[in-house]
Formats: sequence, structure tokens, C-alpha cells
Amino acid sequence: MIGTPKHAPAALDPIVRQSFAQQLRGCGLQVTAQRLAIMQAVSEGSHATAEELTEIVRDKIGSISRQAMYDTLGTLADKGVIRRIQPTGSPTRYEDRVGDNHHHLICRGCGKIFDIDCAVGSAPCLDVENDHGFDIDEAEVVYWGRCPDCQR
Amino acid sequence: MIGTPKHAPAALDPIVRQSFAQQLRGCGLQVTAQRLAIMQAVSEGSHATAEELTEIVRDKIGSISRQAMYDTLGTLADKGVIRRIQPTGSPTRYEDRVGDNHHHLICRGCGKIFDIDCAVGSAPCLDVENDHGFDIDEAEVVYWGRCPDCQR
DNA sequence: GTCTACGTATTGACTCAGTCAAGAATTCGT
DNA sequence: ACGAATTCTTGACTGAGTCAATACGTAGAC
Repeated sequence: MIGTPKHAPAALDPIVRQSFAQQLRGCGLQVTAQRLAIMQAVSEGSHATAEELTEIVRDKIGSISRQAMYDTLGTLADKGVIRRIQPTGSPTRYEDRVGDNHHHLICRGCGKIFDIDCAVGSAPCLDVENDHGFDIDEAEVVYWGRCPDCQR
Repeated sequence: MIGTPKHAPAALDPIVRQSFAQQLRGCGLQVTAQRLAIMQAVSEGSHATAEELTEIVRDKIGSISRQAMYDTLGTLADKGVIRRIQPTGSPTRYEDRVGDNHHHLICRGCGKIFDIDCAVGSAPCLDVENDHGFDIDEAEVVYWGRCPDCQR
């Protein structure tokens, strides 16, 4: 809670706020204080869980219901505004880096998650020998290993 | 034995059974009816959930506790005898294809899972530009799309 | 063969993440 | 400012998985 990653926890930069609001309208969604706070929280937290995001949002606007969190996170993820990642053995996490095809590196020891830029290009790995007739739209890659701290 | 109602409907091929038993001993595990039945169930089901596997095992040996299922599936997965896969929005699934670096193709519509052989080679994707000092041991790839049936 | 110690299975209560449903509040086009 | 549609709150609920204590079975020692 102390020492926020990117921004001071206080007020949302009006320009950023404007951009969040436009994103919502662009998706045909109404603009509400809860949604703005959730979008801000996702962009501040790095791969945060719904519970962690709830904490952050409560710091901003006082209170929010669990259901509003899940509803909004779900809709935003469906609209492609945020991305949902669900590592094995961990609750669902959310991030705001979308559309740049990056992947994740997770430590088997402590569970920390790092971003990995895709080495192959902008839309790699989508080539598959036998696609079973599927219309494939995403290749999700998770690298597993041990971080330097956990290698002892 | 004669008096007991513990039926054995689809008896396990003795040779396969032997191989399962050897795998268990090789991992330093004791050989029990429950474990043999679970290993057989995993090799029969394709990407089955713990619950589906429980059904299959009960058909074989009459009954098993939920805890024994989770314990055994967990141990076998840790020992590398079976593989655990956890797609977003679905309970954990298990399969017995291990060590051949294949991936999975999941339908966003119906959730069906298909195996995809890795096009790149036997241990691909493990090359990463910036590995953050990690000791990476696995790259897990999930392809998302729509199967032919769900494309309408 | 039997004994014994440890690994394994059962039981039942419990936790955690997420969902459902109904009603109250807010947003925003007119 | 009005009203319909969307969104939020509340509280009960579900499903998957875990914990802890006890009972059982396996396999090595005698």
C-alpha cells in the first residue's frame, strides 16, 4: 500500500481520466466513478488480483462492492480494454497492457510475475500445423521458472 | 475376496498395470489400488477434471475420497508423471502426455481442448530476450479460438 | 508368517474466489 | 429535468480445493 508503483494515490490526472472516459464511451459503456477508479487501479497495480484492486479502489473512492469489481473487470476484459491472466494456482489477475502481444514469466517459488516482450514479432506463435479447423485469435504464453531470489 | 462387493468391471491390462506400478516405485511412491486407478483414469480421459476423474475411478474401484484424488493428482503432477493444465474459467485438468512439449488449443465457445504438437521443435519458446535472471524450465502455450462448430 | 513404522486414504469441517438475484442508485439522451 | 436503461449494492450461495485428525494399508524387518 505504501509506495505506489507509478502514480501518487491521490487524484487522477484529468488528462488520463479523460482518456479512460473516452475508452469507456468508445466501448458503449457508461462512465462512472467506480469504473474510472478500477481502470486507474489496474493501470497502477502490476498484475493485481481482484482483491488487491478492490483495496486500491477503496483507497480512491471510499468503497466499492465486490460485485461491481467483478462485473467491471469482466466487461473491460471482454471489451479488450484490460487483460485477464490466470496462472495455475493463483486467483485471476488483471493488467492494462493490451494489444502488444507480450507474455508472462512467473516464479515457481514466490509467484512474482514479470512481463516478457515477445521475441518473435507482433503476432507470433499463431502459426500451427494442424489447427483443427479453429479460428485462432490468441496465443497465450507463460514461462515458468525460478527468480534469482528463489534460486537458493 | 469372493464375498466382497468390490467389483472390477473394466480390469486393467496387467502389462499396463505393471508399468503404472513401476512408475510409482520409480518415484519412491507406494503402489495402491487408488493410485493405479487414478493413473488409468488420467490416461483414459482426455484433459479431464478432478471431478470427472473421480467418476471414472469410482467406476473402477467402487469408491475414493475427494482428498485422495487431490493428493494423488498433486503428487503425480509434482513428480512429472502427469501434467496439470488450468485454462481460464475452468477447473484444473489433467493429462498423461508429458515430456513431449505439446500445447493446447481451447475453444472460447464450448471449452473443448485439443492437443497441438509444437511446430518449433522439442523445447522451443524457451529463448527469451530478457529473462530477468530467471532459471526458466517450461514454456506453457495456450491457443485460443473458436472451433468449427462454434464459428456460427 | 507376523510385526511395525511410515506412507496413504477417509472423513468432515472449512476457506477462498467467484456468481446469482433482487432491488436501489446513477447515467445520459431527449 | 425526466425517464428508461445501465450500473451498483447487498447478501445469500456455489464449486473447487484445502486442512487436520484419525484410520488403514503397504512393505521392509524380524
